[in-house]
Amino acid sequence: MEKVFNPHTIEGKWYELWVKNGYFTANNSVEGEPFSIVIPPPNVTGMLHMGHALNNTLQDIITRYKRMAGFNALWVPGTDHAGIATQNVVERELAKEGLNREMLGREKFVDRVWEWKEQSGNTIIEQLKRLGCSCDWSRQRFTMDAGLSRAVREVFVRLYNEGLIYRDNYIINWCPRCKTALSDLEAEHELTNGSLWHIRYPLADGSGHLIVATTRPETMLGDTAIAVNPSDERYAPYIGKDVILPIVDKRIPVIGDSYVDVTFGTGVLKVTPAHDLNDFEISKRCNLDVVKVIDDDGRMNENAVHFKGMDRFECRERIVEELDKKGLLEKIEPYALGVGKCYRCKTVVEPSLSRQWFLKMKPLAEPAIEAVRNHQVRIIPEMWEKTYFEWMENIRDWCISRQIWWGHRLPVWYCDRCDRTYVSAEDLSTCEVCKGDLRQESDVLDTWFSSGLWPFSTLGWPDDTKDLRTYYPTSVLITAFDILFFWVARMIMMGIRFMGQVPFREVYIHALVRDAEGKKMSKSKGNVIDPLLMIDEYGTDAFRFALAMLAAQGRDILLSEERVEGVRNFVNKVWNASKLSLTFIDSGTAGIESGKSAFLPDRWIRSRLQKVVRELSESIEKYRFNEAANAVYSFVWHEYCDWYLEMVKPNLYGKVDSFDPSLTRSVIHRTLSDILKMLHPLMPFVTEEIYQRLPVRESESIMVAPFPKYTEAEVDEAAEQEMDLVMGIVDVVRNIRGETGIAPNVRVEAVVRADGRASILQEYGYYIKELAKIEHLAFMDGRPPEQSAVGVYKGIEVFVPLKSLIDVSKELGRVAKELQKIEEDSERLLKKLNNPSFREKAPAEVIAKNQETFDELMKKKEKLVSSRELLENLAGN
RNA sequence: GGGCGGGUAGCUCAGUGGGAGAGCAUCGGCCUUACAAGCCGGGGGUCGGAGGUUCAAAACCUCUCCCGCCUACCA
Repeated sequence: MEKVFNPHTIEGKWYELWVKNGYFTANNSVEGEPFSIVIPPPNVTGMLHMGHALNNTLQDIITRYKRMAGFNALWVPGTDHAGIATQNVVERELAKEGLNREMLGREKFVDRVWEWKEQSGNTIIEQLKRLGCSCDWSRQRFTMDAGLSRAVREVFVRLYNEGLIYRDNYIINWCPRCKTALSDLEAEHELTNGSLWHIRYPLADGSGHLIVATTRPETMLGDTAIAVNPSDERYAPYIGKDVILPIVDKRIPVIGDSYVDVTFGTGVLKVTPAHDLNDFEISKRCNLDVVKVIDDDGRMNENAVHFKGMDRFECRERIVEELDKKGLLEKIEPYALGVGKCYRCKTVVEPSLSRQWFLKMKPLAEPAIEAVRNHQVRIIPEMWEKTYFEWMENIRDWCISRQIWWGHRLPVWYCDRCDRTYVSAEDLSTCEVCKGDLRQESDVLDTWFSSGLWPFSTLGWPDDTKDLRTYYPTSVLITAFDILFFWVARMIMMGIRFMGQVPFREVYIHALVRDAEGKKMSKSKGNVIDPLLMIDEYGTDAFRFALAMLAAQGRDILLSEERVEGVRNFVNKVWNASKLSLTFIDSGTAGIESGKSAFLPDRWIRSRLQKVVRELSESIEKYRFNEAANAVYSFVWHEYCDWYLEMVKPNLYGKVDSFDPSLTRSVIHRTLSDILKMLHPLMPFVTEEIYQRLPVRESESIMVAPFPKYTEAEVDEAAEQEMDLVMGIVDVVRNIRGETGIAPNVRVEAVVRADGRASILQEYGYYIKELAKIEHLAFMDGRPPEQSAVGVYKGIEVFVPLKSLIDVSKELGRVAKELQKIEEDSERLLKKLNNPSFREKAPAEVIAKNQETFDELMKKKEKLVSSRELLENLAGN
């Protein structure tokens, strides 16, 4: 085996083997409790970023763990067609060729997108494979597959027939660049510094003017009224009068509406029904005209008088200029407002009246709220429940139609001859009534409409399939919070509506990955860490393990390259520890389990392993990935490597023959195998590589080996306590050596006074000597040797005769420092113990524990004081 | 406007009522044949601030100061 582990030579090899042997493929008729996850489908346009890497690493950890633990595990992979995003990508490609989609026409354009999808759409899938994801690729889905498209139509038709889908004129967010409507969620509000322009609207009777405050002066061209609050004494008398709309030079009424906030601006509101949601609501209440002034491309239209054809933002400036010139601009105030931007292209969206398709959400939301409230769906961490409720309780109808070409075309047909509308899961061509030709709705559905069906559409719905019966509801959904509303909430609603059951039992919401400074990673900031570069540089195992270690609940993950490097070192440690372990084992050492080793380190490591197995399993089950990773990290490095492997060497190298080495070899065999299996979900590749080198294995691949189970019979509290003493004594000697500057290659003398607890230390004296570099280890009960440094562990004293080995003043300093610490600690404890209310009210075991600690400190102090006297004499001589 | 999260060692973070922890960084000593991507040892924190509850608070309550996020139909 190489001295340094090289991940790149092995990763591809094992992944291929796993696929070839079908380990990822779930069998829906096999025994075992089902465990299923559906992947949050990445966009087909996607390139693996840190968010994907974390998300999929966590899913893979839990899937591999469950699979090894005996579950019938299924992880369904797939991709999302990502309507607007994908269309934009292909349009950019066309632009390079001097083309645009209109030039191609709808059909050819869609063909072109499919072509693109076939060529490039698999990039992210290949990247997931490099991450080691154990997805069932035989069940890979795409939101525009025939099957999933059928599910989309079925859902649309049913919702329409139930009256939940309707078509209406309403204010929606319009992206002038993507030229489509967006849902409320797709408009991201960003606090922006703007202005509040105060504009004079002259009264038609010439008796003065009213001042209106607005952040979007260009929309005034579409004003059809101005409104005041009827309870506002300042303005109530004006209600019913007319004002002259400046520039347009048109009479519009002053109306009263209680919506107007008397405290905002001037208390006078301009009403632009076509470009503002509230104004539109007012217009319906008051029966006002609706005048659109901004076109679908963000330019002013024919209603904008001489501004026709001008860009909306330029128009804003020109209008302000013109108003100013006419003396109608009262003042300009700086004002910060939330500006909506398209989540795909960041263009400022225009609220605009438009005829769109909507889905009524309230009836869907109610059972979905209930499901979370009564924990049919458990959201973890729980704090996200509040956010979920907050949004769901105030949910508004969802604009589901998009004016793009790439996506699921609405299954709606119109007869232009007799003006009928048909909604059907099957394609239609002829009007049943007038036999005229039918025209299919040109709009497509919001991408999130199809992803909302993902947990059951991927399993075969609307057919009643074995997969659905076996794996639905899925066990858990693992995702980041940024798509809680976009996706998670909608899946819960749709799952309950169409399956009659929640889509998943648990939702684990993990953090966002940020850079080392805590900033959101983005291309424009240039702080993006490319996961594939991390994999290239440090290996997949190190990268995955690092993500897991950082994945604490409820906090963002700040990833730095150094962190991954540190874990790379751990992977190498595992590699080297395995290399050594493998030299101790052979095909004969596997089966010897009946003869329980009496060798303390053997008993100890097996006992410790049980506890770590339990901790690891519990942590993964609770999605505490950082705790899982940390537990196994410190066990492997600091217990197995630092103590256990060091301690078995003398025995196995034949330096002492007090214990049967074949039993120890057997323990190493089992323990190494268990460690590999424990690590496998976290670092799949290196563990497989080493597993394959075991002389005897339980299975062809570690992937399908049984996960270690907590075994009570191997728990050995006595061994843990005895080992604790041995390690404690070694630590004391090492500490004296380190602190007093004894060179590592110098062997020292040591004397232990253990007050009757010497036997275990005597028994393992040879090992203590090896670990602490002691030449002679003596045990005594009487007077301590003179001229010695002393250390105490749990009341056992260790003397290291100084002779000429050490610097006396240094040692005095060390003792003084330790005494001071004892002084501080014991003082605090004493105060507590002497407190009558503490003695009265604290639980007995807490009092006992404190007392015990105090007694120990006192003992230690006594010993150090005598040691100090000794040293002082020595210094005096 | 409403809501949420965070402020613990130089850095990144664990730690939800009883002796302040980890990784990295740092300092000192070691090429001890599994591993220098390593080994051994050390230093370093009045747990954002104030008050309160309690025998006991980093943790619970109140207030307060910073930082971040989500959400919203105040033009």
